[in-house]
Amino acid sequence: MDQVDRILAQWHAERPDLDVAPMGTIGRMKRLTAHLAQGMERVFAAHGLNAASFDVLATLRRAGPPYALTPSELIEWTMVTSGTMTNRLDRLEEADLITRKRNPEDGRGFVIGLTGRGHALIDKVVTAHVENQHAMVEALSENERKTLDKLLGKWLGAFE
Amino acid sequence: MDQVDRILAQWHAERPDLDVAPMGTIGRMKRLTAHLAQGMERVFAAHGLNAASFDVLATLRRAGPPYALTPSELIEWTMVTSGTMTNRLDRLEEADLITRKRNPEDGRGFVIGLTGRGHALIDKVVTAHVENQHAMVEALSENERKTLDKLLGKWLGAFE
DNA sequence: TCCATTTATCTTGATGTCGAGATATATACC
DNA sequence: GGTATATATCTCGACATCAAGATAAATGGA
Repeated sequence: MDQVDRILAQWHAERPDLDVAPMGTIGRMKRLTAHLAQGMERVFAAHGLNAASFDVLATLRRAGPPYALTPSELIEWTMVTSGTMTNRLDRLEEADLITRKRNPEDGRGFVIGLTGRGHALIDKVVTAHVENQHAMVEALSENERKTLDKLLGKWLGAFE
Repeated sequence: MDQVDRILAQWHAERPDLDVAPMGTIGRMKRLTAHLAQGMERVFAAHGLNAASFDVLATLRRAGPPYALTPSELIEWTMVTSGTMTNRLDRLEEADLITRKRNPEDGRGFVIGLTGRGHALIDKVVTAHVENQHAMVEALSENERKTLDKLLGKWLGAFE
C-alpha cells in the first residue's frame, strides 16, 4: 500500500462509479519520473549543471564530430520552445561551455558548438550520469527492466 | 526505432564505453510522462483548470466529507513547497473554488474547503479526467497494464 | 528581378515553482 | 508563568518555461 494506492482507495470510497485503475498506472509513472529526475539533478548539480544545460551539452556531444548543431536542431532534439533554447544557450555561452557562431550557410541562423571546457565537462558528467542511472534502475532485475522497456516502447509508440 | 533508440544509438557510436540501457528505460519513462501530462492538461484546460489547480481540488474532493484539509496536509499530498501551495490557494480562492478559513483548532493555520462551485467542478472534471486516462492507456492490453503496474510498483518501492 | 511567403532566432511578458526568510502561534520544559 | 523551540503559513526574489510577436534572411514563383 503505497501513496498511489492510498489515493486510489480514496477515490474508490468517494467515487465508486469511476474505474481508476489507469490513474494508478499513470500516477506511478509520474511519481517515478519525479524521483528519477531528482536523482539525476543531484549528479548534474555536483558538476555545476542542471537538467536543462546537461540536455543541451549532451545533445551536442552525442551528435559526434564536429560537436555542433543549429539552435533549430537542438530544439528538435530537446523538445523545448525557441525562447527556452535561447535562454539556455545564453547561460551556457556565459559559462564558456558552448560557442555561438553565425552559420556560414544560412545568414539567419547560428551554429552552436562545444568549447573545450564544454566537451571535457560533458564527457565527465555523462559518465557519472550513466553510473547514476544504473544505480537507480538496480531495483529491477535485468529481465524486469527489459519487460518494462518493451511495454514502455509499445505505449510510447501510441503517442509518437 | 523511435527517438529514444536514436539517442541510444548516438551514444553507442560516440561513447561505446558506456552501457546506456538504463538511459533507454528512463528516457522512455520521461517522454511518456510528458505525453501523458500534455493529454491531461487538455482536459483540465477545457474546464478552466490546469494540473496544479486540479491537483488541489482533487485532493480535497477525494479526502471525503467535509472536503476540507489544512494547507500542510495539501502540501503533503501534492508534494509541493509551501510557497507554491500559497500561490495555488490564492488563485483557487480568487476563482471561488475554495474557501480559506482560520483553523479553530490551531491559530497558526487555516482550513481549506471546497466551495459549492469547486465541488461541482471537480466532480465533473474528474469524470472527464478518468475517461481521458482510460483512452490514454488503451494502447496496452489489460494484462500488459497490470504487468506494467507491478513493475512500476516494485521500482517505486525502492524510492518511497 | 521583385515581392510574398517561409524560416531561424531572439525578445518580451506572464506564469508556476522553489528556497530562504519573516511572522505568528503552539508546545515543551525549567 | 516564562523562555526556547517547533510549527503553520505567507512573502519575496530568482529562475525556467511558454506563447506570441518582432526581426532579419532565405526561398519560390510571377
